[in-house]
Parts: sequence; structure tokens; C-alpha cells
Amino acid sequence: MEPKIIIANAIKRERERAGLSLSALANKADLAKSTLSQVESGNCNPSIETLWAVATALSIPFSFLFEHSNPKHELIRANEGDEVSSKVAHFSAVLLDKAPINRMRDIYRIHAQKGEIRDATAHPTGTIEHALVASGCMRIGPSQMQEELNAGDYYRYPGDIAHSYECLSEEATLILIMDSNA
Amino acid sequence: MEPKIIIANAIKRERERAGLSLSALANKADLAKSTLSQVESGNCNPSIETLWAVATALSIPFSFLFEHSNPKHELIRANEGDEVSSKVAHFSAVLLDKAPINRMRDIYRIHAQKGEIRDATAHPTGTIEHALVASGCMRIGPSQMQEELNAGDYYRYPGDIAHSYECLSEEATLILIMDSNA
DNA sequence: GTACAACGTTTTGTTTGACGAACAAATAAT
DNA sequence: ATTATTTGTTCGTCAAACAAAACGTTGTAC
Repeated sequence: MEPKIIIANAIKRERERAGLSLSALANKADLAKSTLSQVESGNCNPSIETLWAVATALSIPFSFLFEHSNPKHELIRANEGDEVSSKVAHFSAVLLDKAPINRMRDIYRIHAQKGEIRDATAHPTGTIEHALVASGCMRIGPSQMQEELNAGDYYRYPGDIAHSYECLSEEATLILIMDSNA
Repeated sequence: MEPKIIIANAIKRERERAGLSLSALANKADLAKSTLSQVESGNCNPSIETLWAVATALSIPFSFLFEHSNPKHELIRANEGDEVSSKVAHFSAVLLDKAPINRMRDIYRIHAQKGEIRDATAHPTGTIEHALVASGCMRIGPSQMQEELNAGDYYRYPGDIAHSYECLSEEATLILIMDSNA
């Protein structure tokens, strides 16, 4: 997609999410509202300084202006996912998630054994968990969107509501990435 | 720092990393080399389409143009690492890396088969790679700090210098997290 | 030595983004 | 109902980004 369209949508989305009118944002960003109007309608090629002013006024990372909104949860099976170009045939890489900046990510390696379910309480609002089963089989996710994952499966789901982990095989290894607001 | 300066440096850095001359890149990006010269020298306010053309010609993600390092490397074997407290005995979690905010992380799942080595060119300055082998055996890392990793092993190393991946077993699955400056 | 090519910078002209004002429409206030 | 305020869009002007060519410099060939 064309960059100007992506940006146009992104700005409108972020602006409305912040509850600001076009005029108010223009004023806050020290821009002419006509400029903002043209940028948001997608029929102009904004300069960097203009976009910088918008991002600063919205107090969002600069890169937010180049991203589409992600779905809340996404399951990518071991044999699924869009492969990233690789020059060597023996390697195939799948990009599971492209992270916005200004997020904090902790990486966990979890060993689990068959047994009782582990219930996790809700983490801070906005937390997202990335689960990737390295070996074994587990059932993971919030109560309404649990998924059974086998080795290689990737599952992303909201971590700011109660969720649980259950080891279905004798043993399992789980890579868990906690993605939370800074 | 001013955005135009960040971008000016980023373009020059990426261009030289790709081994392209200013003229060559301008030609490839379908831009006048005068334009590129002014953008790189930091005394102009490039538009989005111009930057888009540059990023496309360099075949780098758009966000790479906004990045500015303290690379170190750390190896945590499958049975190593400080366990995080867990209420349920069947689960043990190891925190592999606690991320600073304002970093961007992309998560990859990589399937590799025994064969030739994959050499990766250097990523932008400050990039750190987190490699976690889910299955199989691989030799990973920059040339001076390569490590042989088995299932469960975690290795963190600088991604802003040339490094390589080699699959030692018949097949292997690798979780790779690219951690770059925003 | 000259001739040639490639490099990046500087100059000049054209195109276009950003601004301010005027605009109509919808909402709020009196 | 009328006035006032806020909404977002459109138009004319100006400054600046972009493109093309000329420029000085460097390195190589002959």
C-alpha cells in the first residue's frame, strides 16, 4: 500500500483514539489544520517534520504512524505464517509479530510438566503475551480463546485478562514473551 | 535530536553498509542524486515518498531510517538461568532477558535443515539478536563468538555485525528475536 | 602529460507541500 | 430563533523539496 495512505489512516486512528479533533490536534502540534486535513485525507506527501510534530503531539512513537492495527489475538500454526525472504534454501523464517516501539518485552523460557493448570491473573492493561511452544503440547490462552499448541505453534493473545497454561504432554517447553506497555 | 539529522545519519549508514555510492542509490531509488545529497547532509526535510523510495531501494524496513549500542552477548544453556518464582511446581520459568523500553522487537520462527551456512549481514547499529533453539542443534553467532546451541539453549549476541546460522542436526527450529533501537 | 569516468556538492528552475483565510456545516450557547 | 463556537474542507500565496545540469574533485586509463 502506498505510504501516504497508511499514514493517513494511522494518524486518523491515533487521533480519534486520543479523543482529539482535527483542529485540536493541529493546534497542539503547531500545524495549520489545513495541513492536517490534507495529510489525513491522503492527498499530500507530508514531510518528516510535519509527521514528527503529529507524533509528538499525540505522544506516540514515531513508528506508530507506519503501522496498521494488529488484531487482538492471532494463532500461527507451525506450518503457517508468511515466510520472509531468505537467500539460502535451507532456512525459512517466519515473522510472527512486528512490535511497536515503546513496549517492554520480557522473554521467558518455561518448562512444564503434566499436571494441574496454572492460572495467571491479569497483567497490566495492554499486556500481550506471545507463546511459542518449543516442544510438547500445551493448552494456552484466556478462557474464551484457549488453543491447543504443539511444537512450533505460535499464539498471541491479550495478557491483561485472566488466562491459563496447561501442559498436555508429559513435558513441554514454552517460550513466552510478555509484551507490556512501558 | 532532530528527526532530519537522525534520518540523514541513518540513510548514510545503511547506504554504506549496503556498499552503494550516493549516485548508485539515487539511481536505484529513482531519485535525483542532488536530492539524496541534500537529505544525507541533513539540510532538507524529506517527504515520505522520498524516504519510502530510499528504504525500498535499500530493501530495509521503513523504520530502520529512524534508528540510532551496547551490544554484549550472553549464553544461557537449557538447564541454566535464574528461575522466576512460580506458584505451581509443575512450571518453571526462566527470564532470559529483560528488555529496556523504546526498543523494537521482531519475533521470527526459523526452520533450518542441514546444509550450507547462512551468513547474515550486519543489521542496524544497536541491534541485538536473541536466539533460542526449540529443537535440533545449531551453531549461531558472530564469527568471533559462535556457540553451539541445543534445544532449549538461549544465546544473545550483537546483531549489528556480520553473523551466521548453521544447522548441525538434520533439522532444527529456531526462535529468533531481533531487538533493535527505535 | 591528456582523457575519461565516477564521486559528491552546488547551482538553477520547476513542482509541491505548508500556511493562512475564507468557506459551509454541524453543534453549543444565549 | 439567533448568535456563537467548533467542526473539517477549499483556495491563493509563499517557501521549500525535488529534479536536471553544471561544477570541482578524485582516481584510473591510455
